[in-house]
Amino acid sequence: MVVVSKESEESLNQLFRALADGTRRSILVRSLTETPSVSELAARYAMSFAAVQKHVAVLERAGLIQKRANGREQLVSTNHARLQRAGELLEYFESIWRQRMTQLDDILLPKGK
Amino acid sequence: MVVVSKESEESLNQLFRALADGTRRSILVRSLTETPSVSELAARYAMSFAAVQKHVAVLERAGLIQKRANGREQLVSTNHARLQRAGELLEYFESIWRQRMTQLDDILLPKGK
DNA sequence: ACTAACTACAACCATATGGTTGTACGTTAA
DNA sequence: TTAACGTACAACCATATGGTTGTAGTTAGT
Repeated sequence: MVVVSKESEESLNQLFRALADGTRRSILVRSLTETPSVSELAARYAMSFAAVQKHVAVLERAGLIQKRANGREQLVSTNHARLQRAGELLEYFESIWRQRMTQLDDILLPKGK
Repeated sequence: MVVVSKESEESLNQLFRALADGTRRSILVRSLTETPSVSELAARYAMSFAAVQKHVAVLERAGLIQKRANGREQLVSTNHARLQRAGELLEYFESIWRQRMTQLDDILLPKGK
């Protein structure tokens, strides 16, 4: 069962918005297989450290990643559950779509009654 | 098999960006089960017709919906394939995650060798 | 104790976004 | 044919976004 629940619209907005940027998707993917520090991440992109730091902050606010202090470094890892949440909402849309298809089937291919 | 392909980053940005707004998600869901005109949609939201029209345009640019002229009306319907595309990318992320988990399993629970 | 590395954050800028109102134009109905 | 309807689009506004540079605080290494 797909739960739509009381999750705030704003929370979903942030979730999808965070995914709507190539640099952030790249950071997210990297953090799926590694646990890079912010500066290790920054070294990979052709932009300032501060810019990457902002992208990380957007992902963090969206709940897609979390940071863990390790000495002077901040290690970035993904929040898998949160990533799944985006997928669940899309699955919910899918289910609405399928329901419609089923209804059309009922009209075109009546079985009961 | 999840296809990442040559789809432009910008195209994916538009796709997720379009989903990052409550009004647009609502329009999308409505257009999954109905084929409303733009003005029918506009009547449902507490904003101007032009504002709704803009949201529809964003969804259309993202490829999530299409409009079909019917006399003076523009009927809106969803592009299911495009919606699936968003889900596929998330599944791709999932697969990377699972791969990592498998690798961890290999380390923690070696079977071969 | 110093210095370099890593991070945080403020200030600033250009552009994008989400909303508004107003105008114009094709289509339908009386 | 005229009036109302549905749409398109321009102009405008406030705020958000994505980037920059600069300053400052911690932590690590020598």
